[in-house]
Amino acid sequence: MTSERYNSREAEPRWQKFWSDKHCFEAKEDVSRPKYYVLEMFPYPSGRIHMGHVRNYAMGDVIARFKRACGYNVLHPMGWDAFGMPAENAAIERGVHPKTWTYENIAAMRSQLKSMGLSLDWSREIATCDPRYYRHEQAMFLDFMKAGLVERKVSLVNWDPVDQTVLANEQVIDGKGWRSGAMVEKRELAQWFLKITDFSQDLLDALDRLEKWPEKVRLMQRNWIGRSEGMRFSFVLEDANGCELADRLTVYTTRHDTIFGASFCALSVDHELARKLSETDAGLAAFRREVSALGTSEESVERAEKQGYPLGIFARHPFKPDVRLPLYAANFVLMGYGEGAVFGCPAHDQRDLDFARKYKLPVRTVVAPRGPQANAFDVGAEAFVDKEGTDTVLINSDFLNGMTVPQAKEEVSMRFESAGIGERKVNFRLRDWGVSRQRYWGCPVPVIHCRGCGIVPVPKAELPVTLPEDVTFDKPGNPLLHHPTWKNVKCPQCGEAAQRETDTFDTFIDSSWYFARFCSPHADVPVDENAAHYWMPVDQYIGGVEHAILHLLYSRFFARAMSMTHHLDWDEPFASLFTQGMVVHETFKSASGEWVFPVDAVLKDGNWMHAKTGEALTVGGIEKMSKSKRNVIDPESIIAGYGADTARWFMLSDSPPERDIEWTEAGAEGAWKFTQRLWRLVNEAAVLPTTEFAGNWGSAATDLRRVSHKSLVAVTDDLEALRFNRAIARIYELANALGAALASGTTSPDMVAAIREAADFITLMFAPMMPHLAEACWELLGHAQPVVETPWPKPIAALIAENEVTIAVQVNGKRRDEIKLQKGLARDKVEDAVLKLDAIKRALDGKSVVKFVVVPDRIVNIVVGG
RNA sequence: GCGGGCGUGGCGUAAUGGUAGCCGCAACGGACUUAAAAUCCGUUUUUCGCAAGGAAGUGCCGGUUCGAGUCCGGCCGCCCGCACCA
Repeated sequence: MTSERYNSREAEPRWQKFWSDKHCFEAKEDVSRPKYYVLEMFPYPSGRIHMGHVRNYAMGDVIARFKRACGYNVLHPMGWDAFGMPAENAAIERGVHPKTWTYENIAAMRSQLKSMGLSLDWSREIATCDPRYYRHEQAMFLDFMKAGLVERKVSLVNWDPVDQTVLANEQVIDGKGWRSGAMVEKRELAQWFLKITDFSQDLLDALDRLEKWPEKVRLMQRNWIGRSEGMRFSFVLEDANGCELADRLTVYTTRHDTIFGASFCALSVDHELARKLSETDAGLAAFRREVSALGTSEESVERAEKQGYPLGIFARHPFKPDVRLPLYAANFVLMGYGEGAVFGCPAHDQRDLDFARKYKLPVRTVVAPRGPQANAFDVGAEAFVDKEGTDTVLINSDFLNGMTVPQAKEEVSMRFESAGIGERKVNFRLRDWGVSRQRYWGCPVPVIHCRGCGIVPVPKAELPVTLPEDVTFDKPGNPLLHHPTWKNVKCPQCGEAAQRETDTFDTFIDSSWYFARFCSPHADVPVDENAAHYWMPVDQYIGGVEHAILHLLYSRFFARAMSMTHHLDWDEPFASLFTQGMVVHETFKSASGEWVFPVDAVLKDGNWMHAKTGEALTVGGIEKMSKSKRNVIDPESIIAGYGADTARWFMLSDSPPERDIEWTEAGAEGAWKFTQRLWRLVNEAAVLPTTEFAGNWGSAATDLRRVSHKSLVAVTDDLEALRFNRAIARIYELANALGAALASGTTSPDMVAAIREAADFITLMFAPMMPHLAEACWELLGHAQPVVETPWPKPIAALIAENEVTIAVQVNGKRRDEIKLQKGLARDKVEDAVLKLDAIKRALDGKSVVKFVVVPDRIVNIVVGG
């Protein structure tokens, strides 16, 4: 029997139009139904979708379609993270206006996404560069200001010299700008900050409750927030002659137990005291410049020796006033953490030890492994840093001798507190979020600088503050600053001439609340209360792990800030998070060392060569698809060639979704063949003659039905748990069973009914992955309702239940045979049956049974002696 | 340095502490065909054996258990994140 090939090129646009005309995926609030909000991280409109998008959105679509079939009211929206630097770079390089460039890209990518057949509610589409979106961002910023969540302060900031803008700490990776890759410099600028640190503790604590987040991501956030418990206390300072100075030196430590091991103090070159002294000390000024220039990248940290500059000042030991600790400015002390100053205890901190060895400072061991030799313990080249171990003991430490580390900490804390020179302090690594960017293509900060009134918020009635469109990119720096008129306004308070803030927001603000906006994308408030109450939180969020810290932490903060300002009644925006793996591909290099596109690489006689030049190619590693390595496959060409269903199917098969998946031509080909196979099977099933059937199932038909219903249960469980690769393996199994049943040629009424049922089931089961093919098959099978309106089938319990089970029989843990037995058979009957097996008799020959392990319906293990 | 993850056939992978390798890819053999493609059927962890049937096997070493890919301890290797955070 032959049938026509499935023509995806014809069928896919047809079904897409069908869904769209019926408004199948437009979500409406309906409190009578359970809701399900599935969201994939929205794309930056770079111009074209890539395979990573295909994988991400295919996964989200499977969940959306599956949940919809299961009866949920599903919200599955899409939008554009549309502000950002590439648009400005395009303007600089090609003279296109960022807005034009962005909207053209959006149009192109929207049509590409539509060609994937995603079940998206396009009526909710938003773009963050649309004033109808960012006006609400500006309004919320003003509310955040009122709530005390915004701060403007002059601070040392990370300055990206290439992008000519400030970067948040989170955007500095390895001392380099996350986008430009340029070495970041330190600059002092007045900046806007969002006070994410107000929520440090809560952001940390709530991680424990995010049970449906990957442990890895929670851990990364925990480390990033970086809570530590310690003490802040001050030293009295004196000059070289022993005269007490007016200044005190406040330090932060988590090892106050080691205070008797202190042999110096060190402060950051950016510390106030160091700055002050450098005004009169040229050597110090030079040292400060030198250290600042080095930066804090991994490389420079690794290479840089510990360096210090003696300040000629000494700190008095708090418990031994006659002990003087020399004070240094040092390159290894960070201004951004704690007090920017530390006391050095060389024996119990590696950095301090390196420093002490270099400057010949005393190394005094004060913590030792507990035991008779404790007092003789001495550190060598490596500091003894055991912190909480109870098998350690304090030595050489006056009143602390003999105590454990925790005891000593407690004792020192109490003495400091009663002496009034220090207090317990919890420190966080997390810094406030600097959100000012000196760029054009972003959301304007809605404030005005007035000479008389200072900082004046733009009145809400005047929002949005829109970007001017007549800007030029011929000069470096911020076009808003260069614009001849835009920034000139009247002060809303006093009416005098004033100036707009020309900084724009970090684009991570845009993506920190879009998920909430999707609940009511056309509302004239940022978020409609009822809509958000119904839809939030996002039930399933899917995206790349690269956003584990930045985007996900900012969004968690934003939800809290929005709750505080009554824009949202939910603190945690994403109930469940899934981080999918990357799409990787082989790399090819020519002899001249240039990367070659996979489409140009052809295999000839076992050797790779360039399709056009014939040059020999070497095969490199399998790496993440990237433009620079040219190992990219364009989804558009795949969809045009094989169809969207095939591309989606391949992205979901084989590899577990959290792991990387390698794109291979053979794999894509295999997926395509399977779509054709499904089409053929359904065709064959559909044309079987239907006859009257009284409901008397024969054993062959029942066997097939068992496979159908068991597959259904397995696929349902797998989709529920996002195990797409396993669901697909089960679908292959059912296809094999269906194929065998068709090949058998039986056309008895019961067999035909069983085959029809299997065809129905398999179609509904693969529908979330290959929705177009499913509709085509479903139509062919004679159903009036489309798949999108067909509920997920329900298994029949009797067909899943087994009355016979296959039990493995082991002797001493080694499998010797297996036996089919009635389910739930009594233990002694199992023993009797097992002992009758030939293989078991052989294995037991002449040996005595020591123990008979029977795990009901699973396994038997006979333990024998001698 | 700190933290986390992973290690299973030629490859991608699967396996509530209970028959290791489901499913797919690739390969090989066969059917159909003038031929090819497509399709269908079969074989495919290694090893001994004509076979029946054995033996070994989930990075390495040890432990717990009637039973370990799975749990515990120690190594080795790879990947990821953080990192002069006091």
